[in-house]
Amino acid sequence: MRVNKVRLVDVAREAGVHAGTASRALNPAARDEVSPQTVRRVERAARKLGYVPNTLARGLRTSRSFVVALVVPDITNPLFPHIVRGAEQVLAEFDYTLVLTDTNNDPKTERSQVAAMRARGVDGFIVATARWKDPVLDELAEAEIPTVLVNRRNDGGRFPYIGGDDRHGIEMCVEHLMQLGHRSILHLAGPADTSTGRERTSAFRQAMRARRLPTSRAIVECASYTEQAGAHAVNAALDRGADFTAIVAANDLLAIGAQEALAEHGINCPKDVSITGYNDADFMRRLTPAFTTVRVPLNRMGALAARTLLAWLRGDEPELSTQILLPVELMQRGTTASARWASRKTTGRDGEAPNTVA
Amino acid sequence: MRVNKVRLVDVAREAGVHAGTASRALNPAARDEVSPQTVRRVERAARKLGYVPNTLARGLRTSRSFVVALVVPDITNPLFPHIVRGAEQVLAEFDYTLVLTDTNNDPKTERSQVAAMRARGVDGFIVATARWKDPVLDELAEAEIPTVLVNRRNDGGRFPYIGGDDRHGIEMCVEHLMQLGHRSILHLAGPADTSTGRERTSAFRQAMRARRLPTSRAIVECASYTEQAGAHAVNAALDRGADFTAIVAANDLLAIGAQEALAEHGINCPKDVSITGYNDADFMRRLTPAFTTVRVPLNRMGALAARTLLAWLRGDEPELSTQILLPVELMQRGTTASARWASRKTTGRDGEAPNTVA
DNA sequence: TTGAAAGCGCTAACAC
DNA sequence: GTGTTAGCGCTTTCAA
Repeated sequence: MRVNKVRLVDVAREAGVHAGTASRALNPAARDEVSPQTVRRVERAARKLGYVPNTLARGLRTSRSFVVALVVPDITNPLFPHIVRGAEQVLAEFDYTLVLTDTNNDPKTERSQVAAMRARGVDGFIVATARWKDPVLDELAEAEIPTVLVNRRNDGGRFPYIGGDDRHGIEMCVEHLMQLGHRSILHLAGPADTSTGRERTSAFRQAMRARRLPTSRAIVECASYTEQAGAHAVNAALDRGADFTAIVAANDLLAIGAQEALAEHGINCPKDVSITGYNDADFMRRLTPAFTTVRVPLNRMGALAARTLLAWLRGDEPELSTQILLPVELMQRGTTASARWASRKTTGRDGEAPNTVA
Repeated sequence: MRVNKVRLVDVAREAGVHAGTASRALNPAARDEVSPQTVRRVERAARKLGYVPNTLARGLRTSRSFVVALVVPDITNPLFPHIVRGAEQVLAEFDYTLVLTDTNNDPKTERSQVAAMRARGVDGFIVATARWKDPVLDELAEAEIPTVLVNRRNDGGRFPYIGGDDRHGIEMCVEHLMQLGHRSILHLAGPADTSTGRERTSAFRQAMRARRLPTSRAIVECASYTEQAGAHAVNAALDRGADFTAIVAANDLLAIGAQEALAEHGINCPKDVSITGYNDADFMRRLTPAFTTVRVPLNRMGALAARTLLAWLRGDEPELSTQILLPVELMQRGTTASARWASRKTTGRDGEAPNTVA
């Protein structure tokens, strides 16, 4: 598409000035180098002709595109639309444009898409796909391209990162379950190649230890953040006769998968086993029973990531290791209930086997 | 960000040829104007220097940006991520970039964002925000900018449109409910400034008439596609003593809102009133009871919209009124059940008031 | 304060 | 086949 028929020269001619002058008159930063009446004449001419500046040409000249790329693993994962939206609103406010890249969870796609965005001359990246070891991020760091991480971070810590306070979130889950009387708590851990998986698992361990609760055999790693993985993990735990009255899942989908797998074994949630999720996806509160889960301020995370990047692009180089953890909130709902089974076992009232859910 | 340090001239120098030659060697469409060994030399040089073409500069020269803008009203509405994803996958496949604009349901934002995208020189638009009377679309048509409508269309019909077969979808709902014995069916209509609202309402009327079911006072318009609007509409219907045993909602959120409003009146779904939704958002099948709703192939709609636009950009001007309606599918689930109340009333077994739900 | 002129990196028409 | 040249629309020195 032809960007526009009317160019700056046309405006200049209409206003009876040189293109350079028109440019200055229209550029807020240079407007004061031009006489007020000239500014007015140029502005009138621009309006009259319906002038729209050609951002490409400007970008070519200034090597700034006013475009920011946002890389997500899967936009249909209910987590990301909120992040995208938060970011987009801030970017639009500052006249930046958002290009969205959905990598479909595929590192190859991610690499090629990031390369394509670089060729496009995007000014910076907001990356929500960080893996723990992430060569793509290493390249971005190498090339010194302004990049901000959101939701997940990578190992090196070479980029600013905006996330939720996972440690606190998980601790609240454990505390909540303990208050309800649970002692045997299973953790459905997220993938070890994501910071969220690692961080939440570590937080779980720490929270359990701090409360003198057992952690051995209390953690099952899930290969991905999907219902299938959650169901699979629970089945594996049951198969090996694991002993739990509650589950802390590393994310909502794992929690749902877990609940469904338990249901297939005739184990009711929350009557027999309590479950907590993580993220508070939109639909979690609508399920029956509604899920107890941790609300993460996704919109604010996206917005803050955008602000951080924008500040960087404006020249405020960030502290090498700005790591912002936004506060999270426990949403108490129907999937957690007091641990009848657990207390039964603890008091040893009867000779029942320790596997409370088999 | 400086797009790249190494330019085409650098590659050309390295390969010992002129920039123009290097350009041809690297351009698939012009490669055969160049001797094979030159092509090889240039390619090697490019690889050696890590050359990445500057898309901006190319775009400035060719007035094609290989960028497509996708305009959505609200990315957190579970409808749109699937459309976005379908479109993005196709666009990426053809080396196009997607810029996403979330208008926040605000026509003003939409207008300014579309203008910004135009200034950016996007090659075309995919618009998912169409209102029935839509000045922004009129401008796009006026400027002859390749634009494809998805999900909703506007009045004029000046653009290709990819949507679901709403008429058939609604008819399936009505038929399904009738099979279950329902005679008094209320329609929660979508906003009249959307084609989906109008189309589904018209389809509802037609389906009811064709079955000789009453349509007077059977339609309540909702101001927006939100739960609140759905609840409000149901309350209004109850207040005026409306007579229904089933509801056909114009979309899932309206259906949920309706169910919640009914529940507050002590009316159970599906025992007392059956409800159908529309779109089959991800979480609809998880609710308790799971919602009977119409599945729309959102991903395919997005993908097809992208393909249609791409074909246009490649020069295949579309038929002025390509209107593609993809087949939809009724997902029968727990929110619809046989009409006990309705039959009770029909048989007049007791003297109960005609308002079956009060 | 304004005009002139150069050039961002690339491609395409034209020449050789 | 390859080099030359002009120019996409804009910004920004440098002069005047």
